[in-house]
Amino acid sequence: MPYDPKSLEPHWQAWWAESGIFRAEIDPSKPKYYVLDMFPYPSGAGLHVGHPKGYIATDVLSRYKRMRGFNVLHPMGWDAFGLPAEQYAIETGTHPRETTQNNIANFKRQFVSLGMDYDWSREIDTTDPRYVRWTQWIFHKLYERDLAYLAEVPVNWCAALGTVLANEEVIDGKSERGGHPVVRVPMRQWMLRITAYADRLIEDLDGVDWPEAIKKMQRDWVGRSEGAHIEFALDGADGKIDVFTTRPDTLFGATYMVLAPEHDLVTEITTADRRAAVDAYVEEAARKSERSRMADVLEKTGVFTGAHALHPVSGSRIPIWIADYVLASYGTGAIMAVPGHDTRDYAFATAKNLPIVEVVSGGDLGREAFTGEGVALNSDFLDGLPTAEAKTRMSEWLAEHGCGEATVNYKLRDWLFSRQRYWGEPFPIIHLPDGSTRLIGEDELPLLLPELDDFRPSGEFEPPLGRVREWVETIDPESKQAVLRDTNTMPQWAGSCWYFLRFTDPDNDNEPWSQEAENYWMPVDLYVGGAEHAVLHLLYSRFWHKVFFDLGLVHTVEPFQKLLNPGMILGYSYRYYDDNPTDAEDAEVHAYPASQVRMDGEASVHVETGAELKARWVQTSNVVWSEDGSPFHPEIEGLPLEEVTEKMSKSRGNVVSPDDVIAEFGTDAMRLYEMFMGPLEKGAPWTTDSIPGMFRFLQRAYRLITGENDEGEATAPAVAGSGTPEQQRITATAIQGVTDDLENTRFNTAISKLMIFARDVAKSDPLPVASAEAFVLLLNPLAPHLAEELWRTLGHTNSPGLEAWPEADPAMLTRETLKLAVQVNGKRRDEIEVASDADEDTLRRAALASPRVQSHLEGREPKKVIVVPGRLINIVG
RNA sequence: GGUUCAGUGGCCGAGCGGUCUAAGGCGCUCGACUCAAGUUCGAGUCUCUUCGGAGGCGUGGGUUCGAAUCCCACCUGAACCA
Repeated sequence: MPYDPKSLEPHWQAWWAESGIFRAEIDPSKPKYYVLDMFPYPSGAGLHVGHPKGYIATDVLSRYKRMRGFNVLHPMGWDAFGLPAEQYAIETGTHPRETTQNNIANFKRQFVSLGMDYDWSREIDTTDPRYVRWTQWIFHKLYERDLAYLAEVPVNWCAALGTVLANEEVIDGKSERGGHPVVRVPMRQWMLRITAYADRLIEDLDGVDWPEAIKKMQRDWVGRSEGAHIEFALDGADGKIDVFTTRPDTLFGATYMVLAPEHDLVTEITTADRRAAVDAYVEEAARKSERSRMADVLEKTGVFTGAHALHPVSGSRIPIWIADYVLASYGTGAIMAVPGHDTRDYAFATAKNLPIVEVVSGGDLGREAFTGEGVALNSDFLDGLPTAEAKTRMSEWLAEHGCGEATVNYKLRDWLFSRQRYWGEPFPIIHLPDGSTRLIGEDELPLLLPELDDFRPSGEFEPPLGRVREWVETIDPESKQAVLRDTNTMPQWAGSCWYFLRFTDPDNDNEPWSQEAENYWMPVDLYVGGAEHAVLHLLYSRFWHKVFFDLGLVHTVEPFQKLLNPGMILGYSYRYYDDNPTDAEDAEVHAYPASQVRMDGEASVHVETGAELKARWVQTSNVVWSEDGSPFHPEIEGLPLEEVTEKMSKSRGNVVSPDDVIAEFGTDAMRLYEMFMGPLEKGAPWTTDSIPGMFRFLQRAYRLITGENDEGEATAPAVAGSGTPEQQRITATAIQGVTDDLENTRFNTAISKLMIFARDVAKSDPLPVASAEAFVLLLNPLAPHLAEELWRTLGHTNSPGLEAWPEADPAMLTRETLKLAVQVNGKRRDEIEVASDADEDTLRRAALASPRVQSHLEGREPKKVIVVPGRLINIVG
């Protein structure tokens, strides 16, 4: 029978499920290895070909580690709360639970068809009441430790999604999901005090094996900066303005102050004649997002409040402005502006004609702000001090005079933790008539969502839960008074903040996880997932994990020891443009190729007419190819398409489903191809062209081991013994190479080495059993279905995945004689064969004896002979 | 604008100071099997050459007995941040 993955793969997938060989149990006699994939949100679209890359990588490694004697935990689950199912519910009335369950079933089917060795007995669904219960229990702990609190804060309100978003979820003034506009409004919200862990979130990164880029992003996000608080008294009024600066040494350069438009003092200090201008400005600023406010460096806007502050040292009057480049939520929401030594202040001062004073030497203030270090000048008692000393001296002075002190500030702000949505964990909280809040009893957990027919938000700023009066209105069992439940739900991040711990003990109904399980399995040894989670999920879950550590619930300070980010697999998409940007139905539409389009800011316009155009994509499968291989539109004749590589998505029409690839070539070929594309961390566009090569290799492997010819007749089965010395050498080299590559997650070169083995091992002599067995074991992590099949062919009755990883015979890795290159003046001229232990003098004489060397020396005496043992001999003459 | 990477045969990618005469795959060429196809099998495949060699790894310099590999500059691209 020829190699037929279609029949062979489902058979072994079923056997894996039945035999339970991937079930993980605590076994103190073995070292453990916990490999984890970032669990997916089960979307309606299913997996595309880009998703499995990381999953395949962990699958290969978990199978490998198991063969190396580790007790492997490799679980999978579902991050199943989330917006898309709820959006779908709003549109169709289908309950999110139903959508979610269907999607999970589809995802699971796809994972099984990919041949994953997950321990499905540990499957987790974050929406499962048995899981929600413990997510809420964790909120209890956070609340008890004063790490969860309600606060009136300016939030990112997204009207289209009907919810507020965390800062991390807002990109360029738009929602990360869907790209909807976001505005800032003050609202009463649940906050988590992640800032209390700011220093530890930075420091503990040192002990963890993560890509430097991710560590850096986390450090930058926390944004620790050392500086000073300085208090400025108001002129002619009570009260003071508190500012934070990293450059207290430049205090004498402060020529004006700026408050954020949302700052509490704004209304109070604004003088009557400035009131109208200030109010108008405040209103305008509310419409802009933080990111755009910070990014608009060139357009510094702001207005004068009419009020003045007093310089803490000199006592001079300083005008107070408001401007949106100062953010209410960063620092104190107010700054002392030092235009001489801060780029943004310089731009603002220039625009508003405010004085610029030089207080640090070294720059040219006529041209630009000088932000570097230097020597203080025009600074009273600081004059002549270098920057570092001036900072310290000023901080001391401020402390002595009671108007400031050295302090540390963070960019990180507390985590906005409530959403005005239905499909999330309800807060286990009741609101008492006196306005206070209290946790519901632990015995009342889980607090489940009420059933709903209509999932729409209940109006502006009102969550859908607010409509379910019989759920919201309840009786406090303690005081017997009428109380209200909280109508917010937790964000999707809640479930993913601790799922890696639940995997260690998923069926525990007495506690979130047992100490025994946590002690044995944690930390995660290898965590694999996309770099896009660098500051969101990874920061949040580290924070929770540290809280668990403080509660004595976990024994390590960090949850994820090693992190790998697989590069994204992209898709080729094909686009053109048309002149109907508003999608008007009755418009007469003209189509244009990319060559007639130019970018005007964010918009695409026609090169000549300047008319606004909109990009349109053609489904990759519908693209028509010309003879020279260029893409054209299927219907509009002669319209060339532009090829772009982008993330795979429905809207781009460039999605490739693993289901289709598997149907055509089988899972093993697909797995091999994804691992062969290049280094795991590197992204690359998906091309189907190379998969037949993988299929060919698998066929070759199949024929090699079964001894079948093309007709499926067994003609050359493996022979007993370990074969010729050459075959032993080929086998040992393969074992050595593949092992080394897998240890370093170099799957592409490991596959290459297997190919070399399959090509060479039985070239001139029949395949020996020892080589055949070693090869099947090496193949097992990468192409497990075929390996199972071939292992049985070799007469075994169990799984190769349960066998010990083969060892290379060290004697076979060294040779008795070596071929050394002989160079003359650095150019390779000849090759000599010598004993591998020959001494330098022998090598030198052998090299000089070569006639080819002599002819290249043309009678000259060698000036120098360089002998590199085991490598070459270079004769300089 | 900043930070961090990276540029290798027609293409994807190995290589990270010396057996480089650039792994492996794709593609292409030629053979085999076949009535024919080919998710088949085998061989070949950087360029020039007076067949001795010579030149090639983004471009130009440098270090070295020796550079795809190290250093400098430039050019180009990518990712993340602003």
